[in-house]
Amino acid sequence: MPTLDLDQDEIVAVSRELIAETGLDGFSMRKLAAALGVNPMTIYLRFENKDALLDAVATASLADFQAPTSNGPWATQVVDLAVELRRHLVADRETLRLLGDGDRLTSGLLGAVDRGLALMGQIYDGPAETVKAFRVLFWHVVGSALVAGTVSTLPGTQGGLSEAFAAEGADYPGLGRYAEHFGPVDPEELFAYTTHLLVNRLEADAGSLPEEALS
Amino acid sequence: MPTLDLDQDEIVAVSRELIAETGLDGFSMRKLAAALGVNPMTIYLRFENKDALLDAVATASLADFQAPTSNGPWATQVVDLAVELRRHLVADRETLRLLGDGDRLTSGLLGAVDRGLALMGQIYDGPAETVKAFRVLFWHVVGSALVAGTVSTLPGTQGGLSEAFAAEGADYPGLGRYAEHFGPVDPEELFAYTTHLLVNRLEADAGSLPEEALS
DNA sequence: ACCTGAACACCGTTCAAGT
DNA sequence: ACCTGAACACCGTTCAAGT
Repeated sequence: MPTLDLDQDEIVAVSRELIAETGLDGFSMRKLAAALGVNPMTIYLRFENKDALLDAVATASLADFQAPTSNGPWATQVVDLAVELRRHLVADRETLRLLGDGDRLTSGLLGAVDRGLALMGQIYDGPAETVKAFRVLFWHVVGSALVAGTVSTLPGTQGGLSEAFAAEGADYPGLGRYAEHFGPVDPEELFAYTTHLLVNRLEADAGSLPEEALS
Repeated sequence: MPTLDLDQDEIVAVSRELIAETGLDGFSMRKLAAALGVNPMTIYLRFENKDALLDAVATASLADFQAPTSNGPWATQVVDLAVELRRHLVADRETLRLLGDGDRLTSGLLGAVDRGLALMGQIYDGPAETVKAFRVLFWHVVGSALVAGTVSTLPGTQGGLSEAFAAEGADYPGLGRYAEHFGPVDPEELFAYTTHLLVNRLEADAGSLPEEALS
């Protein structure tokens, strides 16, 4: 591996800057080359293609995450981890869209996975149950982050939904009754609430394993 | 509005076929025009641009959903609705990626929203609590669908993750302990389990409102 | 050994021109 | 009134050519 003026790390760093500025849609190999002051083809000497470069960008973004190690009650520690991980993923929403592979996602977040497993291991005895509980929370966090990254506005934020619901009241009687209560949603608050529900239920389950499955 | 050989509905129908075949990335206005046997520019007489067309595609896909009206225990009806809605969204994962606006998503799924609200209204007294409980479940479903659509493989499906985790055992003691239990995940099963946790917790909450918030 | 320019096969979209 | 061809400003990537 020869010493190079332009190494992979610099290409990734500049790529992340550009993506943060112009979004993933406005990002191109040619613009990246221009920002690097280099011929577009030079990048292909370091990365096989655009996909491989974006892989490296996503990996670098995930590696930035530092799992919080708060003290306090167990449930608070779990919620902290969930909230912080979601915040990190949402902050880098453009690169979150690049994660097309679950293995890459979890292996890129080893610190978070380690911390999450440790917390679940505190209340679950069996390793299978521990991993399952971890997965419930982990994918809940990722799902919520994807919602935040994909769906730019949650219903009601823009206004007008109540009116639309009320107008459909004839066909959908349930809508008319609740239309006026479809006010703005705070995505963070909704996430925190759902997380609390899950954490409380996981905590309760751990105390009384095995519980009868519902279906 | 004159009678036209090529109306919006046909363009949308053919677009959906092409997207189902080649994916969203392989879809272009030029290929669509070729499939329609028409000049690319003719499409622009019906739709302002590609974005407007994709909007119509997403709306049409959502409109296809028929909310199930199963009988049986309350929790089963709720889980049915959640599972069916997720299945519909995942089946059309390419168009799910088009939903960039929460209002469009919910107003495109009025039947599901109506049914969900009706179910939650059965156990919650106040409309605010009913809407909140509905939102917890609705966005949980959308989040899970986005995970399934964005993250093509959940960890372990490909194998190799256990080894990767074990290798990092030195830095992350928790990982080493659970590495061998990171087997394949069935996304549907994980979704069903998480949904059960949420539904059970919502049901319990409804019986004892208001409950003390955790934070 | 390392970098590049020209070229290929695509895009979405504009706009003047055809019938 | 309705449709289209040529053109513009972009893409990712290949490959022969330069130093």
